[in-house]
Amino acid sequence: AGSDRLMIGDKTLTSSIKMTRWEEEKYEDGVKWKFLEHKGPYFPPEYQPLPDNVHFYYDGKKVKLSLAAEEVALFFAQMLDHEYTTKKVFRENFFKDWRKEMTQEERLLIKDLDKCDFGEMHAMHTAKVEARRNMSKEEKQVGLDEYGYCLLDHHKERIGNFKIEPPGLFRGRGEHPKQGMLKKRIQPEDVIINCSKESKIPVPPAGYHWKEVRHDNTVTWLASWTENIQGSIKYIMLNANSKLKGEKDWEKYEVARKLKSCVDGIRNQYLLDLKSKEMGVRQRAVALYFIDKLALRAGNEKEEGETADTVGCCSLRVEHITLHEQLEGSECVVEFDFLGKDSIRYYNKVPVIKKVFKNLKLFMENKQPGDDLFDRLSTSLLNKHLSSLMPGLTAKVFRTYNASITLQQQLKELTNQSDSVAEKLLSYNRANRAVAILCNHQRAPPKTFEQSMANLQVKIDARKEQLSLAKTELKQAKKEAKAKGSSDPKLVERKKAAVKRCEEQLLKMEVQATDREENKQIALGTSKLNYLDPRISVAWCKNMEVPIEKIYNKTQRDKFAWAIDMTEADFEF
DNA sequence: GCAACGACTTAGGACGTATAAA
DNA sequence: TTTATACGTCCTAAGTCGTTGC
Repeated sequence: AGSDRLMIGDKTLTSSIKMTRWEEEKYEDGVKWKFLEHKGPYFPPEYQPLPDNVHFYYDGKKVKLSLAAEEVALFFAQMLDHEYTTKKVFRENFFKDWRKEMTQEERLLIKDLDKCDFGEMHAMHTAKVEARRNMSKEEKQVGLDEYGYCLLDHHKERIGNFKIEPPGLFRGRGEHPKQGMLKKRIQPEDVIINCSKESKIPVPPAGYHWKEVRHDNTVTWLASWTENIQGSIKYIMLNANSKLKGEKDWEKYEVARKLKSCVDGIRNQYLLDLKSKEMGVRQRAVALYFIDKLALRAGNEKEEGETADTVGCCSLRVEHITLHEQLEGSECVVEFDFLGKDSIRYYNKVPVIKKVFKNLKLFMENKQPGDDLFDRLSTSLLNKHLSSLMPGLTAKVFRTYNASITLQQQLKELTNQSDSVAEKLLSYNRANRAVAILCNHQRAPPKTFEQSMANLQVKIDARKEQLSLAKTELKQAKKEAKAKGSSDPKLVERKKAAVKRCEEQLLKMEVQATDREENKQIALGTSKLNYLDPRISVAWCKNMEVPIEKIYNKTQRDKFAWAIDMTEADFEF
């Protein structure tokens, strides 16, 4: 890798992660940095009151709202295009929180959301979006130069999220009980700053103070605040291309590789545990079987009513599985149907071994649909067990391990040295896709999907026709050349080339169509970014003579710089 | 022993921009 | 050059898992 240097003041700094940085000093245990300096977070602009020509109406009458109530009303007006503003829970939560921001007088007047007319406010917002669209790229990336970077142990590092989250209405995923609630504006008084004692301390916006300035080098965040919807802490942290994140990523994959070396033993163990006298041990074994075979998430318990009703392995309920002694020609089939992280549906019919099937029947005996399937098991119990089998082993390591090993196997199976680059890339995508399916990484099919597939098919048909025409012309040219010698000696050559070009283009389009169809509801990005050891991909590129740019874009190459730097063609996960 | 907390990774969608096709 | 589609970035919610504090 070429050296990438930056001048800050009179100091030369090495930017982002480079191999040289991986050989630098080791810190004491738990220490993440020795020097950290930054400017503090960027705050979104304050609320600007409505212009005089924009009004809010209640029950047909013009009403001038107080500033606080007006700001919240505008949040709702901005979202009017979205379907969720019609949802009961959303509207009720919003209205309740909105009324909290109103004056006594307003509360007395405004009692029914259905009588509110946000039309002018909505139109104003639409115009603002349009105006913003016309701004230049530079105008839009407000604050990046000033707030987007920090200095960490002599390296200038990009900050991942340097902006304080703006206020608005909370929209969780799925059927979230808190959707529509007011997400409050964060003030400097809410924000804790973390930096070096000896660094320049960030200056709060004029007239404000920080909640606290601390100097904790055992954590990686630069600033934090508590969010009012769930009461959880939000952080300002470094970009994925930073040394801190890169090292952690590398560690993650090293743990997964360690699992590779002992996974056989662990599998034998949980297969034995299926027969244990202790119910808790059996449940643990079945859960582990699912986590290993199906790449399920651990499934921590969640506070009821605080979040959407979603589950992972340990929190599965009886209602989420159906047992079939026989199904579609297989025996002992478990049918899974539940909502996982982000309320993404997991639906799968899986043949399992007899012992697992028997145990599941046992676990479900005398239970209601809403009861826990694994009533003697929790994620902390499971992880305690796992860490006793291998240091650093937790449930999520199985996901990483199975994802990466699957990619490696699939690449080996699907690609040939002699394939064209396009074919190799299709194979890579297919291997990637196998992982995404395993991990259940879904996406909503693109809105224009059906149309765009049809368009592509039309083009393919047209090209086919063109090809047959080109072939006819070639034949004709050959015939003529034979019959009367050649008036144009190059004609046959040219026609040949035309046929070849046509065939290539057709192949390319057909490959594209296949790829797109197979990818309709599958998101490849998540596994690529979080589960696949990048060294597998780098080594594959080297072996297959595929440029790394074909599989990783600039951001991804930055994030995986460590892998690109260190990986040889013979790397094995 | 366990609930709550804190820090961190993982996640899909919205939106904006680049690129290819027409 | 215009338009459709693909690609890339940003955003922040929603998980995991170790630690803390009672």
